Amino acid sequence: MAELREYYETLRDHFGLQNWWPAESPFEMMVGAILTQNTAWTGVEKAIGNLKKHALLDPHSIAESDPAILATLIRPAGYFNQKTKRLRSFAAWFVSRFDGDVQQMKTLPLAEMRVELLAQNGIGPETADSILLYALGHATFVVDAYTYRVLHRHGFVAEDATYDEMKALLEESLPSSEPLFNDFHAQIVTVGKHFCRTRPRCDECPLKPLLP
DNA sequence: TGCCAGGCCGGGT
DNA sequence: ACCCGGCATGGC
Repeated sequence: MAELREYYETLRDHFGLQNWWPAESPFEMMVGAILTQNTAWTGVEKAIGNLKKHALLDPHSIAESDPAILATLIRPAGYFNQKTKRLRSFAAWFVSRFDGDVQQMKTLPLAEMRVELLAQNGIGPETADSILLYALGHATFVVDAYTYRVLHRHGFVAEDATYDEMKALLEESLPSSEPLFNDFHAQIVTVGKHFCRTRPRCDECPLKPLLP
């Protein structure tokens, strides 16, 4: 079986460096991480656009926003009632705990920050790790549905693999490098969107030569 | 037209 | 400690 490093290099050579996350600011990244939960990214883009258009894309504005208005704006991202509550509580926590300042968040060690993030309602393992990696620049690997499909498809993990199991495999198989974890996860999402969805198109996948 | 998308929570076993 | 239903819009 090929090494994970080969998979990464094959993907990077095929798609080029991805330079994620697609956001103009760390706070926009964190909002996007919540909005994209089990939802297509196209809807998230519309929701983010609506927030920008109404000058709501900052922690204080969201924390103090009218829930009914916020819900209307993020409607294209689905689950808008849940996500309205999650965005408002997250923004309020971000303001009260870190004064709405990402630089203050960065002063906490990775492990402590992860525990605090997971304690927030609506922040699970993937959202927490996404924020740690893409908003705060910590070397932590993000596992998602695409990661599972790719790893399982290529025989790296069993069908019942857990989040923590896949995260540990990746972090133990690769040098602990923030730029590497950043781009590798981005590459997995890119290849996943094109070739490794629920209905896969493995014939045209650039990873095909590495199939077991 | 039904199936699916870059999860997470809360209640039940 | 797992398992499962619920959450919702929009694209194909």
